[in-house]
Amino acid sequence: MSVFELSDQEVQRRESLHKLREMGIDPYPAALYPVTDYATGIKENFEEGKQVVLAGRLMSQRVMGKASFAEILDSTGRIQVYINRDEICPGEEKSLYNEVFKKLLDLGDFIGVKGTVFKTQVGEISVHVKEFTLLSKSLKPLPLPKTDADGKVHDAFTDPELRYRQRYVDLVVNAHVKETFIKRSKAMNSMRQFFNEKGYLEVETPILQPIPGGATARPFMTHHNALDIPLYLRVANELYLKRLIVGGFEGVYEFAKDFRNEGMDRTHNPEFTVMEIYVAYKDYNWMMDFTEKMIERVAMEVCGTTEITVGDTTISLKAPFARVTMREAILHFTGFDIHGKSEDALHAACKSLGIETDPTMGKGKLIDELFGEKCEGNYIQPTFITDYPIEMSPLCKRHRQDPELTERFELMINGKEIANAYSELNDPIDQRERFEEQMRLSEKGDDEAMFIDQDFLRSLEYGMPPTSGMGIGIDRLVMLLTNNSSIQEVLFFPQMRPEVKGHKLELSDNEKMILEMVEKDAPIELSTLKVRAGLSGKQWDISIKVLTKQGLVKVTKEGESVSVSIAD
RNA sequence: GAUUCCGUAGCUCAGCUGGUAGAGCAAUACACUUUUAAUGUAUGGGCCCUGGGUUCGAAUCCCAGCGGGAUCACCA
Repeated sequence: MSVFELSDQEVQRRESLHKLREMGIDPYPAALYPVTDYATGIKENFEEGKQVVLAGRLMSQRVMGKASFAEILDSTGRIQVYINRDEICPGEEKSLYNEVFKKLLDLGDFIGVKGTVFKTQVGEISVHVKEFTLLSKSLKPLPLPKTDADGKVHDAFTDPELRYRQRYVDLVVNAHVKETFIKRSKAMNSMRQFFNEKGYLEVETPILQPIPGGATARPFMTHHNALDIPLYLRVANELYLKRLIVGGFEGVYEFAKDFRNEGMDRTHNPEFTVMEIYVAYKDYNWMMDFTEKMIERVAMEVCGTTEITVGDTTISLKAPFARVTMREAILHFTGFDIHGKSEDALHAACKSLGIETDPTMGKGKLIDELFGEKCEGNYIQPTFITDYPIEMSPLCKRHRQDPELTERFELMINGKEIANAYSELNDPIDQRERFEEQMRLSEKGDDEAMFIDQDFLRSLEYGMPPTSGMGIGIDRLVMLLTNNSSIQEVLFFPQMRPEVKGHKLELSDNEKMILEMVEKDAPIELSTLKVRAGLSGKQWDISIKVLTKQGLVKVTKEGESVSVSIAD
């Protein structure tokens, strides 16, 4: 479909629009509409005869001569309305019903309705309309899924491409999609409340950063014209939140959009949402308690239960969660004990377990591979994996009992990482050394190692209290809570390849050539023209179709002879 | 990036071993004053994703491309 061409139904809707204007009805009125009630509210608190005013989209129309039923969809759901011709049009003039309601309104139009609540003979709560107003005309037909008596949905709007590209349509037509996003908002509000009750402060930190720190990922790069410097979209906000702890806040959190210039799939979108929280004078043990309580509460408030269903499995989000050290986890699933092992020994272990390695991998990366390949997917029920090797955690405090390890945990649910937390490294000298170690790794070829943020180090030198920080992937948490297996389903507007624009309207060379021949010798025998054009069957076919379609030439048949002429 | 499936009416989908496209819903017209996947009758609506090839003839077969899904790989 070209952008320039309108479908049959679109043309008809535009004609209806004109007719409405001719009748003196403004299809896009400016005045507010005094809504008093909503579909769901009316149905939940049925009151026979109650006066109501509501507004929404017209989603179905069942016209039965002088009376009609229709359905209106508002932000809360659908409700049926009943319209009677002689009540809408008490006098001789019946055009408001016969013309406007029956013909000029289309499915998808916004209308407002005043009337009284009643129950039909079949017992459906409906609104008996005394007055209706067109609030906004819809010029494109919506897809119209229907649900039958058995609750089966027909003609569902399911094509993922269309659903993601035109989310507005998806939301109108698929009630469960709306539900997912309401849950998403509830989950974030629930967390916000949990933090605010404890006196922590919601903050905002820069998205445009001169040094993309706090995580190792490829950043999106941009440029600031006035300063003439490169800037990066943040890959994390960790280093800024810690600066705020240095500044004296005791607890800060941010719901942050982060950006990573990497692949896209069902669990990765280039922009995604992370909640990070930092609390002074706490450690990672405290943070585990805090995290499990938070998750339990969010589940209760969003789903009304801590037993959630993900695919075929049931997951219990009731605190407390299991706690397993990384060493135990790897030992359990591979029989290999990483404790005190050299880099060579780890390489050998990976190899014997069928994990590919390369020489740029240090100890941290190798252990990460072992865990990622052999363990991670097994933790379906929520489990804190603790005590990560120091090489893979450059911002995390050294473990109080083992200098090879860090005080870090990741929360695994359904085999995937949901949250990540540390006792934050606040020793500025140690931190500098860790950054330098990262630089060495990066020189070795690991292009994900971090830049050194000198200003962050300076802030630590002023002194940061012992602090624990935690980050949680909001998109993935919402996927869990709403039983969705792809991130696109929990983002309103997931990243998509740009849509290709409509077909060109200019004629091709072949079409121009044929047109010239017709202009010269019209009317001309079709078979003669075909031979003269000298095109392959397919090219001929396409060209003549385009020409007739665009109304440039006309094919007329008289008995046996078919001739082509210029259309008038 | 690899493998694989898909792209046909506004929507959901048929279309066989090649012979100028079908259904339901939606639309248009008429009938119908409590229906609910309303109903009945009639009608209109298609660059069959794009480009090339094979063929007398391609929605159908072949090649290339574009877009999307799924699985895998990559990605803290």
